[in-house]
Amino acid sequence: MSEEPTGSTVTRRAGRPREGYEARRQEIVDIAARLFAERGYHATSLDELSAATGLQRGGLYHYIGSKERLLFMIHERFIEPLLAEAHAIEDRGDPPDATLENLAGALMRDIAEYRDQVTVFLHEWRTIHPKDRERAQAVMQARREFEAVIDRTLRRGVAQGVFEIPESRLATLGFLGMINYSYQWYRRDAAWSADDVAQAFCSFFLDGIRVR
Amino acid sequence: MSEEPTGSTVTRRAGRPREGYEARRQEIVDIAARLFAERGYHATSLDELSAATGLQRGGLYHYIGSKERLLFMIHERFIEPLLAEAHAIEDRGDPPDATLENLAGALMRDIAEYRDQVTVFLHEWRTIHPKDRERAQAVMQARREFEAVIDRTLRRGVAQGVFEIPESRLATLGFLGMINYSYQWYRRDAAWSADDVAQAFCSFFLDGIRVR
Amino acid sequence: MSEEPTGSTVTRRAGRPREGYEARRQEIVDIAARLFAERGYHATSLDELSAATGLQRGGLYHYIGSKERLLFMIHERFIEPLLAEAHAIEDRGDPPDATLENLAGALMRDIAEYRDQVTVFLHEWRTIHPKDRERAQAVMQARREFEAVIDRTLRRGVAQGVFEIPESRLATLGFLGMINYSYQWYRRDAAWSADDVAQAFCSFFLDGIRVR
Amino acid sequence: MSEEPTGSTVTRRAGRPREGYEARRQEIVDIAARLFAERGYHATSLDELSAATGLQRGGLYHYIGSKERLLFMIHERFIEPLLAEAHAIEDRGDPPDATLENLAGALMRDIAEYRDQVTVFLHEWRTIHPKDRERAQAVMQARREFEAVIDRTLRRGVAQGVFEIPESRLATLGFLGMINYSYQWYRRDAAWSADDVAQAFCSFFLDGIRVR
DNA sequence: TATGAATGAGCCTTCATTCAT
DNA sequence: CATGAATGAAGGCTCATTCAT
Repeated sequence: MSEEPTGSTVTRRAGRPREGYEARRQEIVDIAARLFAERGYHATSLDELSAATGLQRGGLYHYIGSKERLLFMIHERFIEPLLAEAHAIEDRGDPPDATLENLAGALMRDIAEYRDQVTVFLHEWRTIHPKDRERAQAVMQARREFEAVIDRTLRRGVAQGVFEIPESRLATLGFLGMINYSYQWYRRDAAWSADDVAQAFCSFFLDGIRVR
Repeated sequence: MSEEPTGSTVTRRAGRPREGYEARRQEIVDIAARLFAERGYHATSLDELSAATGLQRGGLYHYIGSKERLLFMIHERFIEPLLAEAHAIEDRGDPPDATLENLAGALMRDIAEYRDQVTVFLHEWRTIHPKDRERAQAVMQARREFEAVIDRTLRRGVAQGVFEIPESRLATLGFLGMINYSYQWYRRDAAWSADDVAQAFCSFFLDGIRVR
Repeated sequence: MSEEPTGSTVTRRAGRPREGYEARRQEIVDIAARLFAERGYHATSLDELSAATGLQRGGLYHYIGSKERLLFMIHERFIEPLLAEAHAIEDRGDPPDATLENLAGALMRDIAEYRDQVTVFLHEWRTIHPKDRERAQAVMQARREFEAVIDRTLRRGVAQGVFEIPESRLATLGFLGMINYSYQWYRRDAAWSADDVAQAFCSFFLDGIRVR
Repeated sequence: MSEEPTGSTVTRRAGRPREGYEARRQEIVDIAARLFAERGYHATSLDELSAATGLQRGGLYHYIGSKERLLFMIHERFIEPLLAEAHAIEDRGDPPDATLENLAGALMRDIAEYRDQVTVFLHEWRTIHPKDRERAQAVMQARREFEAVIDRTLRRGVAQGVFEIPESRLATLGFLGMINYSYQWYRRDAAWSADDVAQAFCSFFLDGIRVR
């Protein structure tokens, strides 16, 4: 319930401001993500967080500031690397179907790696309202940006005559939904790797829209 | 808990009879579903529920028994009609692709009609734990049963040489995910009806797995 | 729940240490005993307890854990010293009538000193049921143990030909009842000290059973 | 939980105002006494009473008026016959020790017969405060009157040279306590009848105070 | 008489957060 | 950095009681 934290008393001795601080913070954010994903944000108390991290209630506040700020930190954790990779893939200018396959892989790997964080995001982003709207907007913005990349790629495929899609917006929604919904069932110890899943899904979907 | 008492309608004496009780209960369950979907189960207080229903806190308990029982009632609301329709469709014995199209339509219409209830289910079913496990099992069972119908249909298609699927379980998950995820974005006032969406998704997906 | 944490007093860092915690808890338990004795356990709200202790409702829970645990703490308060003294008296091996006089004195002084606690015990021990049965058993066990000491002493007196008692169990019940019932009427500011009462009662009772 | 009440629909048909009413009321009061004795007044809800009597919440109120009025009815049930018998015994003018023996028998039989009611009285009489003080006073008055009878008898014995008592008030308290405390342990199915107990207690006590 | 839906106050408890140490 | 005692609002739920039927 409250084992002695890791650091030795020697290394702890004042001075350098955040040597291990940032790492510890990240670790706490990930633990919070796990608990929030398992039980929900509101159903997880700071006492449970305290027990899971080994820090006392008061000590936690040095790292998290407030419970709600944890939500932001959790969101940022998975959306930033995903967006970065999405833009890199798009910039490579591969053919549309290859680009989509790569995007599917990137998204699926992100979900697999940060499943807890994604779960929290999808279940709790409505929770933020109060006032920190600005910061919440950044997260929503990032989410929409990823969707836009998919959208552009699909339309590029149509323009190049590679895809044939009656309703491009629905294709985006279907494609994303197929993958995103995996946050509900994917397990790291499953028979398929994230890339296996992405490839299988792409083979269903791209064959369905590809011009023959 | 609420079966009709023994006496015939003749013996039934004073005290406004059950006439209306069941309707009122259903109405309350739907209001709860809306609030839970909007703000989350734990973030919705009984005070808010009381305000939304026009009943005092105490009066609510005539209908709900407990806050957690609301979760069950909400689940049952959308899963029972869906399952009934799914079995009816399967029993018709249409060709596999027609069956899948009909199942997609049924599921999509269910999500469109009971979007709040589905949202609550997908976000909160982990919440039930405590002891009503038995009743929770019934819900999980119903959910798995719907999945099994999809699964059987896909495999029937493969057996009949209509579909070509490397990994049948992944096809089920992709197909379901594509549609289920619509709980996150579908709006009743959207440009597409539930059937439009189901048809579009089927055209993507079935073309992708259909043997040519 | 409240054992001393591991570290030595040297390692113990900030946060006002346990120094005082135990004393405060005891004080709270005694205040609760007074209120419970005056108005009854169920009729005393935590608000009243909060007002009487000067702690806010939430703060109380640092010390009590739950309202029901207060019952245990109250019981332990008076039964442990009583039992300890009873065993010490018995071990002295005085003649049976002297032993009984000493036991009566010990019991009567305990009731006088912990009248509130005894009142709560006699009125509310049926209240504990739920699950903390184990702990409840310990209390019942202690109570029976005191009775057993009386019982043994009376039978020793009979065996030694000092007492003459037709029905030894009824003698125990009468002896104990006479003294125990004083929880209903004894006041610390009365004309008689606890020892006065014990002596008077013994003179009635022992003369009644003593062989002539 | 709610079996059909006893009366046939025929006898029930309007008219004669209280034919079975009073009997039913008494029955309800006794059931309430049992529940209050078992669990305490405050811990017993009207729902439990409703379940135990077979009447619905609303119907109960035709008989009881309010929960607190039940306390009065319970008290009156055992104190009135006791007091009547006590006065009858005193008026017979038997020798003091015979009178005491008879009083002990009357009290012990009353406790045995109305153990639940006595328990409720001893545990809950402080509960009545609010305003119905007048009616509560009547009960306290009756209780004191019984004590006074004992007191007078003991002093008569001393005056007649039959008893030798240093502190007459303590004798009364001891004598009464010995018997009254039996509400804590007496069971109707015990090896001893109420009269057995009364006789045994008198033999201890009267021998203790009798002049030799 | 009897019902049971409805009330609204009040109950025990938990919670996120603060702050002296 | 860290502790843990303390806060005070709010949470889910139960209660005695009323009243239209």
